[in-house]
Amino acid sequence: MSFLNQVNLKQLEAIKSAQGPVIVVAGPGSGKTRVLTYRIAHLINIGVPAYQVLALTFTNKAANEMKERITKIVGEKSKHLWMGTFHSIFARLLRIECEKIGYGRNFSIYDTQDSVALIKSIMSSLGISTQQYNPQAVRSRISWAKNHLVAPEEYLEQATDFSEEKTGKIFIEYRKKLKQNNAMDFDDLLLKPIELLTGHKKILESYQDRFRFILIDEYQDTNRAQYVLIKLLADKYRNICVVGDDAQSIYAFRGADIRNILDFERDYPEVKIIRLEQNYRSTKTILSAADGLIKKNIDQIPKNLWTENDEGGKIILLECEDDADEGQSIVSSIYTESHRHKFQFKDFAIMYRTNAQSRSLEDALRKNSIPYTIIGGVEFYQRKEVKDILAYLRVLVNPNDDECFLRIVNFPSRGLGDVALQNLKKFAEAKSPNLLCAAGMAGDIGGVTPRARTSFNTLASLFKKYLKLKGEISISELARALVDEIGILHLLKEEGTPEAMSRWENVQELLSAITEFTDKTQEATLENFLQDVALVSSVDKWDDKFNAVTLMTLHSAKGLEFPVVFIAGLEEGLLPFYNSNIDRKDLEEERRLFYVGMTRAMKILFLSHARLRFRFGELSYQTPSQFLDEIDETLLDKVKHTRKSIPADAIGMKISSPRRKKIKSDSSYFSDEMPDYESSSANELQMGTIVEHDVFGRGKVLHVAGRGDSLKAVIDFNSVGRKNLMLKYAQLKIV
DNA sequence: ATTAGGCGATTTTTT
DNA sequence: ATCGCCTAAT
Repeated sequence: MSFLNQVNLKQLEAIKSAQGPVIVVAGPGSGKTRVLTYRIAHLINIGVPAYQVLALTFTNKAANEMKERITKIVGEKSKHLWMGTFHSIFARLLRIECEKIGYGRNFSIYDTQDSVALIKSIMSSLGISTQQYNPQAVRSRISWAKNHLVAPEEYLEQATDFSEEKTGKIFIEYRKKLKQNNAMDFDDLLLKPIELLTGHKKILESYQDRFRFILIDEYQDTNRAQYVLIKLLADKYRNICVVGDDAQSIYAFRGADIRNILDFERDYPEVKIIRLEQNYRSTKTILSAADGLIKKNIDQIPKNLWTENDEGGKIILLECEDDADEGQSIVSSIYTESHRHKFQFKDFAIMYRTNAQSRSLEDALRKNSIPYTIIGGVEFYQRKEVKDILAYLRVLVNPNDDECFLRIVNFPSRGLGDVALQNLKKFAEAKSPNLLCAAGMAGDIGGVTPRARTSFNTLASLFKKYLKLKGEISISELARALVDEIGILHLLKEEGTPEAMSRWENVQELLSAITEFTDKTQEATLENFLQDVALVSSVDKWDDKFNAVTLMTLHSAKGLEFPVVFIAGLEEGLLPFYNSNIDRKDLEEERRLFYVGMTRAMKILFLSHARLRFRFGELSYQTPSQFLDEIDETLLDKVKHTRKSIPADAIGMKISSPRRKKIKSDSSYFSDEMPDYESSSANELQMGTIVEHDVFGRGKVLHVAGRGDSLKAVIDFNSVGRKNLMLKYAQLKIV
């Protein structure tokens, strides 16, 4: 067991305490992933069958990486290990068992957008104004209630004001509709297993016997429902190991509950507590600045973090004029550091509080031809055209899904409006199990125009045809045929605008994604594809092999590390974020969020703030974040940056003392002249060039045509074959 | 009855 | 960028 030589004593203890409950309090960079990986490998090595191990991680990406490492140590024995996020693991379990609680195995999974759409339609049928009551707010209240295991009736009973009462009524209807649509929202993926296990003793026992060893990563971010679920499963054998750090708890807004750590000690009094306090990631400077900051929080478990790493350089604070200037100054620093220390682009990460901040940063990176990737933001699978095509597929899988049906009933336009749909709904309520079925009986619906009648019938027979085809051809063929038949690509091409072309590309990309899934998945069913799509997180999709600067929110940064980290927008109102009064607890969560960001940095940490920034559509004056005052001054170097149109030396850079000389001597520190990085724009594409596409992977250029914005190339991709791409939209990298 | 097009408001963080 | 809401046109 040579791998056990590579850990310190505390880590070893955490790895080897196989029996009984264990809490590992793991500071940032303390080798927590290593502990989890080795712990599982150790379990398997001492003879525990892998199928008896259940490991819950925060992202699927982390799960896959850990699983790979485990397989390297123990080999094929790891095959039947269940490892993944709470949501994907329990979705998998529900696919097997959900019939026992009255759901069909083909149930749909609703994302937040789907839930809001359903809530909107419920509100309008209950005659509740969506102006007066924000459907998003209603959704988050309902979600809060579900995460805290409050049933709709109970919620309604406890309502203290008019608006809560309304929410309660919507909640009751919402639950009913979900069931009727054979659909579950994200919260249901945790609640329904609880319902299943508490209601069926035999099933509970079989899963308790199956999952004898349970591990949970990022335990500080689990909510009440997750806690109850795990308590049920672990109750018999009590071999449960949770790993977390209260200082990194940043998901209270979605129900993460600090009580889970405290109650753990109450529920398992025999618990063994192990602290991992040695940091292997960051420099002494970064660790000590972060540690000093987090000590301002009242709510915390005291820790004694330390590192044997180098002192490292000071933390650099870039003081900027506005958001564009902030971007420019970060880009300049990337340039300087990458030359000074031979960093690659992928060694840099830029983090921020809100997704909206990415725009000005992207502008600066693009202007200087620095390749970048964004984690999160407006996601591919959230794009309207993509969701529309997916909605067709979802109805094929689950014809009871009225919400999805409504999404596409008039897409592409079939001349069906509000009135026709009201009639259809009314008819369906009395005479049909779902809207699709009702559309097939259009002849019997009263008050509908002949045009609408025809449209309903055509749509119904389209689905009839593909429902039959579904069992006969592969899902990639099915999707392609369906997309052809509804003619969406054709329509977009005809439209011809840049927006339409980008939509056209997205539809193509979706088809390619389905093809790729078909090729590399053993059980390539539509059900499985849709489930994957519903449950991938933005971090899961991130390709860390790609040599590019990574942009992401501080929330997405959890669990990651980079040699150089920039945290942008350290301004009051933004970080800490507030729009109205925030209380101490909220402020402390913001502080933890900043702490998470700081502790992602291995070698160099940059912070930045701007004096002026566009917020909510107007230019506003920003004051530096109070958190900056909480960082030990001796660890900080302030660097003023001004508008790039003014040469830096003309106005005199103000740089606080000890580092001044060093920076001044480096004349290129604020240089606006960027070196010629290999441009990511495709102007120099020639036949035979090997390029890389975000989705299609590597390919060879066969032909180039057009000029300017309409420059196109035929590329033979290794994975998906020939594609004709508009270079303006296809982000190609020359390899 | 339905659709297209214009306009304004909206963005905290996410499975 | 997307959504809801308005108006004018069909």
